[in-house]
Parts: sequence; C-alpha cells; structure tokens
Amino acid sequence: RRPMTLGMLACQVRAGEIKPDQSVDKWKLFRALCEAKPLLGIGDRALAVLNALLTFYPKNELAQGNGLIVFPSNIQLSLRTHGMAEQTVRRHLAALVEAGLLVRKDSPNGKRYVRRDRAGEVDEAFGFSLAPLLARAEEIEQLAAAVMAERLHVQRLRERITLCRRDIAKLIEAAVEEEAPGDWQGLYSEFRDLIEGLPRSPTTAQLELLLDELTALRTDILNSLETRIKSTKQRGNADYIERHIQNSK
DNA sequence: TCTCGACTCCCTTCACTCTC
DNA sequence: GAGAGTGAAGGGAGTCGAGA
Repeated sequence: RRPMTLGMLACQVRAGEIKPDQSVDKWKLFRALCEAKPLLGIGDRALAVLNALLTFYPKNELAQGNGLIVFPSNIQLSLRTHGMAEQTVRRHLAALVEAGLLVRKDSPNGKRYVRRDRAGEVDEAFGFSLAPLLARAEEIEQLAAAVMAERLHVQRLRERITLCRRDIAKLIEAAVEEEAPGDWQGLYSEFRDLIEGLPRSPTTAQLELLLDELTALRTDILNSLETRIKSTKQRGNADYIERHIQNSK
C-alpha cells in the first residue's frame, strides 16, 4: 500500500553499509538534524516525532550492536509528542521515511509489532529502523555545519546592510542641511525603494544584491559630496587670491 | 486448537486553521 | 484567496491473547 521510491531504496541500501563498530551519540546527532533540517526537507513537527522515536531507543549510542529497530505504537508516539494527533504522527513518520532518515521494517502485513520468544525476549521487531541515521551521521553533521555557516554569513550581510543604510541616511541628511546642490530627494527615494523592495524573508542572494546596490549608492553620494567639497575649497582659494591681489594694489 | 474481541496498523475524506 | 498543515471520523485488515 505504501509506495517504495528509488530514494527509499537507496536509503535502505546505504543503511546496510554500516560498519560493525560504527556508533554515534543519538542526541548529538539529533541536535545536528535540528540545524540541518532546511537542507533535509523536514520541519519542526517531524523532528518532534523523530525525537519521540529516539526516546524509545534504549541506549544513548546508536550502534548496530544495540539493534537499530524501534517499535512504539502510534499512541505512545502521540503521548511523547505532547498529544500530537496520531494521524499527524503518521504523516510525519512518512515524511521522515521520505527524507531518508528512517526505514520501515515492515511486518508481512505492514504493521508494527514485536514477536517474542518463549523466554519473553524480543525475537523479531517490526517497526522503524534508525540505521539511516547512523549511516548518514557524517553527512548530517556536514549539512548542519553548512547551515550554521550560511546563518553566520547572512548575519554578517545584515550587519553590513544596517551600517550602509545608516551611512546613506546620515550623508543625505547632512547634504540637505548644508544645502549642497544635487537631487537629494531623488537619491533618498532610490534609497527607500531599495530598502522597501527587500522581501520579508529575503534569500542570501537578495541580501547580497541589496548590499551591492547600497554600497554603490553610498559611493555615488560620497563622490558627489567630495566633488562639492573640492569645488568649495577651490572657490575659497580663488576668492582669497583675488582679494589678496586687490589689497596689494 | 479454535474462536472472537480487543488492539493496532494503514488509508481516505473532509473540514478547519494558519500563513503567505 | 490559495495552499499547506492539522485533526477527526470511518473503514478494511492483521495480530495477539484469553477463554472455551
């Protein structure tokens, strides 16, 4: 009933390539997953379900030797996700499988349960395999690092944009106060258009573009003010020389 | 050993809420 | 207003375990 995609198949193959001695701290990996979630195509609620699923794994270290199958009922998962509706839990489980973070270990009828031996020990469990998490641990850590680096880059861009905005506003204000010649109203409108044209949630490329445009605008304003200062200085010197000549007469 | 109720799984549909 | 996400309800199907 559940379709198997090529992605899921690749995930299963990868999960089968885990080294016997490979292990990873499940909570450390979960924190990396929280960082990397935009690149993995999962949301907060799916992570809440994964978090609940990990609480059913008895050890802190995910390792082949500890077994990698968890088999909680949807009701238990619902309880550990603070009352998330079972239907929603199921949807997010499907999303986690789709994202290649879990593999279903289906029973013949596709249901989740555990088969115990005569001694009451788990003989075979049908549920979810956490093997993909272990197999992809290194990749997930790298994705998390990339997301953090990107976030830092965006933070720096925003800081530079703020500084540039402040500079431009001050320069235009000063030019208007000094009554410097130039279309300051037009430049101010251009400045406002650039700022207001930025979407509420801009992409990195949009921020980079805005910074470039603001930097160019600031350079234009500075050049025009510098030209004005130079011409004022020259006029001042010329006036002085003229007066000097007249006095000498 | 067999039967049957309880339990659990999955799926679909529909209505509602929230965000963009 | 459209689309995504969510929750409730209902139905089909299989397993488990107690009792006959």
